Amino acid sequence: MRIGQLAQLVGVETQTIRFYEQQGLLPPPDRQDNGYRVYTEKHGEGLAFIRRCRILGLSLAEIHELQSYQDDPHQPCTAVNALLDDHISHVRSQITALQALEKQLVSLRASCNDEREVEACGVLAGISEGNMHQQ
Amino acid sequence: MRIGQLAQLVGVETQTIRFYEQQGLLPPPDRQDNGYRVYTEKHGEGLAFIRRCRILGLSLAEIHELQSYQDDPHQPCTAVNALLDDHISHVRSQITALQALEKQLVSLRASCNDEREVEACGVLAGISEGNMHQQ
DNA sequence: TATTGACCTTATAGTAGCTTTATAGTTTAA
DNA sequence: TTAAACTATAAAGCTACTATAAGGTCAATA
Ligand SMILES: [Zn+2]
Ligand SMILES: [Zn+2]
Ligand SMILES: [Zn+2]
Ligand SMILES: [Zn+2]
Repeated sequence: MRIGQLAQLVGVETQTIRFYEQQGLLPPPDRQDNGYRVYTEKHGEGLAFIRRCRILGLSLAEIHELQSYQDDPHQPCTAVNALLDDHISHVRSQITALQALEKQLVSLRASCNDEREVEACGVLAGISEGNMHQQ
Repeated sequence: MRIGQLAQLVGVETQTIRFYEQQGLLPPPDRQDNGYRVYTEKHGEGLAFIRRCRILGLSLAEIHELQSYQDDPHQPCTAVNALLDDHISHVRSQITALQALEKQLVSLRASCNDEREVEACGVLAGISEGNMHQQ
């Protein structure tokens, strides 16, 4: 299997596959005489794992960490679960921050209608005056 | 006022100020004979405006756009309000995406307790099996 | 006077996770 | 045979800074 086929199979670009290899997330495949990469099913599974982790918002560093746990299958999985817990709390704090931000933006937006000149724009005035409650 | 004083006044690093100048967000100040930048109150206001925009999550491009509106104060402020509306809906879609993600992560986490080996970890299995409902 | 320390200058590289571009070699189909 | 489609490497671009390097300037101190 060449890189293009693998890319199509998993739904990524070929450059992304080379990038993961370069980052040490995907083991370097064998090469043909012409230098073309040759992939196995294992690579496909590894790549799909990476992609699913990315969809879950895990960073490449976190994925790398998960992989290191997989290499040691008889350890307790405490660290895996902890990694996920950390990630969940990270996502939650992002949500909280964005919700606070939304509230601020909405109240800023409410301070203007569409009938004014820029000079008198409530939005611009609101930003310039700086009476912002920064969390 | 030199760059260090301005930085302390507004609460940013000196490099950030030079960066904004380089990006065209802050007008180039006059220089002393020795090359040191000399800032006025106007610069302080401009810099504070940029920082408040950043706190609101606006990108440098969006800030640049706002500045261009400010340069033309007798236009209607429709574009300003529209920019904010766009930004709000952007923030909202981020929140929605993160909430969906959180749900997914929590259910993944629930598929494991801390008493297993990595081999049998419900989290890793859940990712590997790939039965993920992508949004 | 010499030298320390705090400040300023520019230029360059690093961060995350790719994507894009440039340049070139290889395979395959018409 | 030639062109399309594929592969390779290396390097730059993206965002919004942050950090580092190597050096010039200035005031105060020893
Ligand atoms: Zn995380
Ligand atoms: Zn307005
Ligand atoms: Zn925006
Ligand atoms: Zn587990």
